[in-house]
Amino acid sequence: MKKVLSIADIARKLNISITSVSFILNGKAEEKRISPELAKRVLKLVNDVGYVPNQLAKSLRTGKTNIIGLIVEDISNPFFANVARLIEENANDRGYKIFYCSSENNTIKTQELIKVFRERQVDGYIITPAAGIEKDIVSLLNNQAKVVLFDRYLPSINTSYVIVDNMGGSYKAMTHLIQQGFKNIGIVTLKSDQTQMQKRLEGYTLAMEEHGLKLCIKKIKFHDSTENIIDEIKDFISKNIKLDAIFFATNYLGVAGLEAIKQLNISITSDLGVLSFDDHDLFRLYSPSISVLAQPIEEMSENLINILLDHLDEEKESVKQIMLSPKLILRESTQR
Amino acid sequence: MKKVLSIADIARKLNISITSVSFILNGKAEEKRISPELAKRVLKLVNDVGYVPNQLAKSLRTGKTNIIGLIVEDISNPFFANVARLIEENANDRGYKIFYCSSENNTIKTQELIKVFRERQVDGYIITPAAGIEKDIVSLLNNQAKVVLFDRYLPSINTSYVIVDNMGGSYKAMTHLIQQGFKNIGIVTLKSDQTQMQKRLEGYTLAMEEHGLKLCIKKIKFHDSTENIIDEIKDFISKNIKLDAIFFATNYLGVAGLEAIKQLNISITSDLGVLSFDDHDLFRLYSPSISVLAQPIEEMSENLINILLDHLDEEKESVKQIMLSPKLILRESTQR
DNA sequence: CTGAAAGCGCTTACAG
DNA sequence: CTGAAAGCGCTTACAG
Repeated sequence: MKKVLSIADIARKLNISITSVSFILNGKAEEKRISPELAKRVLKLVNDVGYVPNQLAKSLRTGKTNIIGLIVEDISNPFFANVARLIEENANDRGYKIFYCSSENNTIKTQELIKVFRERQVDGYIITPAAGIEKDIVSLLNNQAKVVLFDRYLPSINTSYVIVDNMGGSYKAMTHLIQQGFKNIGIVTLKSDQTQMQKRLEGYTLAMEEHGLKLCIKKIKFHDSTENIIDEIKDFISKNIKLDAIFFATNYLGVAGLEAIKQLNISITSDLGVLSFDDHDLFRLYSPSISVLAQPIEEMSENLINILLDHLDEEKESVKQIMLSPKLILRESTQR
Repeated sequence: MKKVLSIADIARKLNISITSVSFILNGKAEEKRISPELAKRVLKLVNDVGYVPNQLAKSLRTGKTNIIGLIVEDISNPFFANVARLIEENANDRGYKIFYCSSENNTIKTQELIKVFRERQVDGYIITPAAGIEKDIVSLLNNQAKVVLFDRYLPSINTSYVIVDNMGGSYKAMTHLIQQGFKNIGIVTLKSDQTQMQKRLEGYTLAMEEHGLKLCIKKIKFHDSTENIIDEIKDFISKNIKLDAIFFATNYLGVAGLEAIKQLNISITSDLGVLSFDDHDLFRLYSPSISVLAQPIEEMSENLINILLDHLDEEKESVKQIMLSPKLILRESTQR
């Protein structure tokens, strides 16, 4: 087993002090007035023997890991996968690595992940909070941890977050459907008290009530299997034969919804208008193409990283709460 | 700023030694014959003050981080996102966390990521190797690092890997197309010397030549924009008017292909059969639904984790190379 | 049954 | 210009 070299080994080989090696490796040679010749010799040896600094030791000593803990609901969901990818890119550019896990929107799992992140001494946290996680977030904040929430927030806690205007977006989308002449518009959403789902429902409700239209709401259990979701949606459509349009409150409900509609042999647009929250390859390419409320993924990711890094830089406790506008993309599925 | 408590603080508060606290925290109270009363008192205090062990210090001391470094090509690609999700789940169940990044199939970026992982002292590596990364993988292996490759491998290096039978799968898919009566079958693939793309092309070529059919090959530049890929495919289809079927060699080429076909107003199946490598929501739900060669994602993930953990356990250098069969899922797009 | 002490690989204040 | 030494928070061999 080839022994891994340490700074001490390098110093010994060159008969100089550990201090000098450390200074040189950290680019402080000039500042510390180490002779350029020595610096060159050290760097050459380091390169030749393939010395790799031990970041654990470094972090233990400096108290900084340059790691950001990212907890998303589900990395296999394209929305979160895309956000994660962009956060990773942005973070890398600024010298941070992402440590990152799926919470499955499960409280216990989120608690465990937060604990793991704390143990690993991450510098900051970006979290899509599961329900019931307030206590743990408060505990983080009490320990001066830097936290930014996204996708949804916790109304009882004054934290930084980046969300979209779920209510305004849904309202705008419903208004569009109504203007297109749809009257019996249903919403398929999740049984969830989380802010993002609540606000989407509120936007729907507000628009419908303003136009004196009847609400038609289907709530799907959160962790249901794809098969069950499809069955539930089929059931919902079958039992509400007057429905002329459906708003799906999140991407995978929309995907399941298209499958349900296909199985029922219903024709989108002529029989049923369709609009979904979140964009997706499927919605763009489906025939007919599906109108969506797309989340501004780039903007979200940039804001998340910027806010978190600002928090890491500053001592003062400034809270930044950003609400971005989702973009209504009109396609064939809502054209009457 | 609330000070973070250490084991020493806990010991001091209870007027006992650091050693005892450490033993108790690590569940060695009984083994070390520490009185249950003391153990209970320690655990209670730890719980009350919210002590969190510093994993950095622990890892530095023990030489074990319980972190696996995972380098995928692109986490926003559903194939990799799904594999990553499953690897994460499996790893978590077995006490490991995943540290994980996208390489964009870029050699330099992969090298940097490997370096970062080394610095962080990850226990093992799961990597989709970019081209030209041989030297770095060899260097890892020389340092006794535990490495498993996936999706593609490096023929010149004897490492463990998990791949699918790209050649056999493509051959089977082509044979199916030919049996359905398609004769002028084109393949849209990437300009790439990597094993996975080469083998898919070989499977296509072999099947076509065995049946005396003419090859029709389009290679797309690897990092091209979606728009360009669509244009290239449109161009390819337009210039080869005799084409009666297309095989897309990877998921995002298939997605772009559907878009190209849609823009050209060509009818899938009647004008053109379509089959793609990798499954995707879009392929399942598209009208007509698209036949695919699906990769066995669960099996891959399980094998990856199992092999890596085996390597971590054992001293001896056993290399495990697994080739799984992709599954041909026949849908409407290839039915004549 | 319990504790003092060395050491993992770094950084950096201090001394010369 | 350079070096010896303390200390980050742990684990564990050794001693009693």
